Amino acid sequence: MMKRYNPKDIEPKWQQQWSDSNLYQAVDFDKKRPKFVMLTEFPYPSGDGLHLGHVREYTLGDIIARHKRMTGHNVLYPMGWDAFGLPTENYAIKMKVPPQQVTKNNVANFQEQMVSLGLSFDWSRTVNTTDPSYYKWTQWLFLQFFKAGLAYQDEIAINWCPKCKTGLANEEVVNGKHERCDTPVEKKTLQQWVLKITDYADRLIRGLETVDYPSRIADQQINWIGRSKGAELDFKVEGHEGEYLKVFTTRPDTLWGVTFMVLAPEHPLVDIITSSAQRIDVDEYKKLTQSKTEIERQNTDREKTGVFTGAYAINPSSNEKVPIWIADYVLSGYGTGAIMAVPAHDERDFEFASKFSLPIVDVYKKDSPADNNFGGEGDVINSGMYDGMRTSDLRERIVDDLQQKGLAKERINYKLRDWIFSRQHYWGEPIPIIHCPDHGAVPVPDDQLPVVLPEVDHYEPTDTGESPLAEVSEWVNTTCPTCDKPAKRETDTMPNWAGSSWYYLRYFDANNDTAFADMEKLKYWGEVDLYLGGMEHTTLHLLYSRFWHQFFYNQGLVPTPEPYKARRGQGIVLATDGSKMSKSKGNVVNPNEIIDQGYGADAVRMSIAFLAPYDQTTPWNSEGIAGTYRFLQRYWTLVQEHIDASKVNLDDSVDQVALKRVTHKAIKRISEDLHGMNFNTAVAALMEAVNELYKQKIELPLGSPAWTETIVAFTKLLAPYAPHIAEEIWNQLGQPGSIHNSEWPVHEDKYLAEETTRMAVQVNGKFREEIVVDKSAQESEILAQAKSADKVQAHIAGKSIVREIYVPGRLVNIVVRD
RNA sequence: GCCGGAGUGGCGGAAUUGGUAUACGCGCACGACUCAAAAUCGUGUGGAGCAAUCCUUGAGGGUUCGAGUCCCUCCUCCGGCACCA
Repeated sequence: MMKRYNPKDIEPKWQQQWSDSNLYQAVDFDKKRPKFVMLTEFPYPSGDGLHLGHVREYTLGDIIARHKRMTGHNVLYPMGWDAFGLPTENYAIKMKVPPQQVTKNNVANFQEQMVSLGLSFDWSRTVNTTDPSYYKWTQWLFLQFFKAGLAYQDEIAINWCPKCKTGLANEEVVNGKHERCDTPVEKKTLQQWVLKITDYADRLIRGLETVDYPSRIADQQINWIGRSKGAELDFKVEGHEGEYLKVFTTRPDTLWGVTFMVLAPEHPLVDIITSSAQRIDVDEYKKLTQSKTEIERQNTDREKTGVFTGAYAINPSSNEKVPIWIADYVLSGYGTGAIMAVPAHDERDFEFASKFSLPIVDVYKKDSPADNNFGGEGDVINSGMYDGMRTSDLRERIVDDLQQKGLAKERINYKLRDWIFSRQHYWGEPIPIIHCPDHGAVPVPDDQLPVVLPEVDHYEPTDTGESPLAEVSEWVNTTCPTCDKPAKRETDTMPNWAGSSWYYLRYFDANNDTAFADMEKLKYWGEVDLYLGGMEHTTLHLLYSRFWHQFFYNQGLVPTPEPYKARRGQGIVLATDGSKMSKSKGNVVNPNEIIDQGYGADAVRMSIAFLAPYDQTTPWNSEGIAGTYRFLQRYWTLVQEHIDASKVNLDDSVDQVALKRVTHKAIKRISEDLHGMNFNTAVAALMEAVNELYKQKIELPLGSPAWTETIVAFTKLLAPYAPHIAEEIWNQLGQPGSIHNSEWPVHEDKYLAEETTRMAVQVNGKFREEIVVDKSAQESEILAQAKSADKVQAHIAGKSIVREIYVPGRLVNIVVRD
């Protein structure tokens, strides 16, 4: 009696078996096999459980990991928990449970869901960023930045989320709103810990040339870093001896076109140079600027505003006197916070000059006068001795000339800002610093790490800009490690990007308590061979962790200059109607519900692989799951029929060429698709092959050893996608061990050859008929055969043949004329 | 505005990189099995036409024996950045 395909009978059984036998554990220092580190981003274990985005990422990673194991690699495919963060904290506040407990529950739930999907993670290497034995090393690594001068404190105006009551990094602000809660951010001046990522700006760009990232990811990072090459020019301020107004410009060649200067309202020189007559206006404008939100300030449609300071600057080249204004279209955080305004050749300056009736002087004739865009190159005019030069030549010349007078230097500017690292929240790693009245900020000595997050009664953020830890006086009050006098602990915590900036390194040596990881293990595993993750992390986690890693490399802490050899970003899974899945819309698809409906994990895995190319955003097809389930069932049925037949039919005298051809064709296609990460077409190829096998069984009865051979090979091809059914069939066929440790099949060209080929025949490039030609046929024979085909005859009769094109194995094109 | 990516049946998507457009799957229709339904199996399925045939890869032009694929001019959608001097 044939057994029906029921995933519930086989999936939990094999999951248990794999776990009991530690099937997926990676081996440190394995010299026999090449190593392969396969990484998918570790999740934030939310209370909602896994969503389809996770399933896509981890399943596709799992398919690669399983395939790599079968091709003889020592595969490290780990998983962990990025568990610090606001949602847990908010839940803890609401439900009055410790976040530690919430995290524990959520982690257990996530892990259970992952196991039920048949993901082959090596659970012996799990990391949890909230575990003191893990964040001990996050703190230790932070102190390396501090000791190297790359972590510093500064009183600066930062992005502040009034809802979450915390400071934010630039990367966390999207369109003027906090990316997590969509609240418009405000500016707030606070004493902050800052990491000097700008020191690595160039290095972060250059490093991209040494790694395999898709251009959309590399370009986005380059864009974000925003390198621009120009010059810093010094303008004297009239009546203020010794004060220089420094500006950054990419177009020093337009210097003679400067008709006014603009400072950001926050610029420190403003108070010094403002004339008494203008002081009231200036102060009022500064106040007005402060009251605006980031969204208001970023709105480029807004009319330009500004006020005159009453002061004048001297153009270092023309010695002309120009008025100094302040305006909020000049940003205090970029360049020097001041610009030279060239209204003739800059759109913003033009708008400003037009509004306030300031002069506009052209300093070059544009190459294409019809083109009224600002920018571009041309022949210089109105620039004294420089007239007649090309703008592109003057650009360097004028800087050289001024440099001799000490009034200019070449300068590179970046849009990238230093990384605001302080968070005024409870649920994060305490920053391991002690503030001593005599010694300032003193690092907590290594032997006192970790600085454990103290247990508190309430986790609510405060309005004061201080974290709730500030109220835990027995924790805050300590002694200075240097002088033993009373001192206070730093009460800010780290952002949730801290733990995730180095977690992959911990997988190489997850349980080490004397170092963040052993150097020999770091050297063995090296870098991450392939890292899958979301596109939304491109200028957040991915950039941050490259920065950390590059710093570690400079410090001799890691053996490789870059963390990730190759990166791929997967597309978002949308709801069936093409909208974004969200809890508020109630259109979130829960993967475990699909499994529980009876389709099973294998069908879910195949369905998600089949959906679309991995990097493409695509809607979830809730009915598509039936297709992959049907496919698995169809294959299962074929195998069961074969097993039943093999008990009576062992006749193997029949011709097997066709069977071998189907098998080897599938091996070739599916192996190639896996290398190219074309999971969707690989699944299509599996389906096509099974359709073929169904045709073959009519000619060649099931039950023979040739069929066993075919099914063994084909089941291996299926194993990365549908690991449970593959293991079950493997077992039923009496094969030794686990299929997931078996050897991936290799195709042989000799089985692919066919005696005949189909060729298309075109007339004037238009398809007319397909002919079947003998493999050994010569060009002349094929052309003759093509011309004699009925449909072809109908189109060439009575016309003269001008040309005959013959593409071996593909087509014939007859070009005719009336 | 700048930087990426994409437009192919009713739907998700294929197309050996310039060579038979619509593979594979979903859906739909018809048939078989069934008292019936589901499941399963089989057949069909881009559009127009009885047919021969014609049309069809966002629009228009070009190169070519031949274009979904290459070039030019547009349009639309998605992602990122955005008063960055």
